[in-house]
Amino acid sequence: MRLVIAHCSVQYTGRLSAQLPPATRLVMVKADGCVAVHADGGAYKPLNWMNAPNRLVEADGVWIVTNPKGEILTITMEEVISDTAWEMGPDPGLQKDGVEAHLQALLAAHCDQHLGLRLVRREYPTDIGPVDLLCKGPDGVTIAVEVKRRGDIDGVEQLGRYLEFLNRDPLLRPVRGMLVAQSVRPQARVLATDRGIRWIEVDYDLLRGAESRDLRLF
Amino acid sequence: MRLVIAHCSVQYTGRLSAQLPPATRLVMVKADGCVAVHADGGAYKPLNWMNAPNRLVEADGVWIVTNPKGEILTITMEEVISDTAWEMGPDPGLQKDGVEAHLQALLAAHCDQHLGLRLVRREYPTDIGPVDLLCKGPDGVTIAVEVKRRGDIDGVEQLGRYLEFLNRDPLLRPVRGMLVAQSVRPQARVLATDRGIRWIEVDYDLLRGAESRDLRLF
DNA sequence: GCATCAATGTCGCCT
DNA sequence: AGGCGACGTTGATGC
Repeated sequence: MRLVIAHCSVQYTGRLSAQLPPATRLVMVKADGCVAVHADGGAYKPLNWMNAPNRLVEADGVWIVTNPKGEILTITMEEVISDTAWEMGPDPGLQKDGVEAHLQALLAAHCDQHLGLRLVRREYPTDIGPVDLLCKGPDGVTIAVEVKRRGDIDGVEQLGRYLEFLNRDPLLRPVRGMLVAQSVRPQARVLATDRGIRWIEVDYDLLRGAESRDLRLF
Repeated sequence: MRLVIAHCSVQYTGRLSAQLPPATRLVMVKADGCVAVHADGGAYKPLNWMNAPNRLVEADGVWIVTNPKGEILTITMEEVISDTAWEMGPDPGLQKDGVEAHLQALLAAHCDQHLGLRLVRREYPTDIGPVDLLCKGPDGVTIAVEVKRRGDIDGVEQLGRYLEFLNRDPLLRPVRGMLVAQSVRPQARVLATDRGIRWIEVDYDLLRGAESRDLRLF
């Protein structure tokens, strides 16, 4: 990884045009060739960047980075304050825990408890993709459950499409929908209600709590 | 801006849990206090981070970064290879040109010229969000225009939802749809046509050209 | 401060 | 390689 501290100006032309007036910044070049220009503030997003794969040409204090898509990043180095490079080797990578898949797993395991439903199948396949949970309600009616961390309009549409296909199956019909999320946005509530889809908010920590309590019983 | 090259391991607990095994990485601390841990590859996104506002406590080779939301980032420094700091001052910031807002503004200003429509209102509100442009066609029919940089299936769906709601208003009905974008993807074309939604591609440079020509007249 | 929406989104999975 | 969906999305804007 190469780190350059420099007074520089930057120009990007590609999917849009953007430019940076001269100022002191950090230019980071990673081993895969990607280039990022960071200011001394503003979260982790760089001001300008060019991802790999690309080609960096350096001449007369001007860096020109181009990629196969025809995007161009030009960095004009007015004064280089520091220029260092470090060998890091490959990174073992990030381990994550607590994403949507976990939410779905917890809900599947405690469907009756949290949703008042009986689980028929997880990832029930349809022609346009798998439904997160297929359940039966107390009245025996089939219910397709879509699990999201955040319930958004997209999720309602997605569930709507599943329902459309599921309801073509005479063995399942009628199928109703339920959107389950840690929070359901107001607009998604409106659309869901409009489409006859129920929505519920669940608390991930509560689910996890219930899970560990259950585990302790064994 | 402080740059630390170190062999370190990282743990994050907050909206999810994530951990990084020991390896050599860059730890970046910006003037606003935000912390980012970068590997030597993988675009511009850091492996782990903690945005401002936060509090960084450094003791015995362990950095503990906490924020008001209760998230915790722990960096265990096994070996510090380099630790430097640079004064950069404030950044003048990025100037962008060619984002959706510009496109919408240009189209709104020259609706008749580029779309053959008369503008009724920008950002016309519905229960599920605002329509970019509400216009009237030469025949007096109301037309909802959705503006995108790229016309994708999502945009067609979005416009479809607006139309569904707009067409419930007896004062507006019938409302037709038009998708305007710099480029409309093949799948979006098919879906739009299927839904009776017109689509048009516009050239941003041409729009801007027309704009500056108009300006020169005054 | 919350809700909403765009983004040079990025990233990972799957076909 | 392209489509699709999640993301600790981030960032900006309007209310």
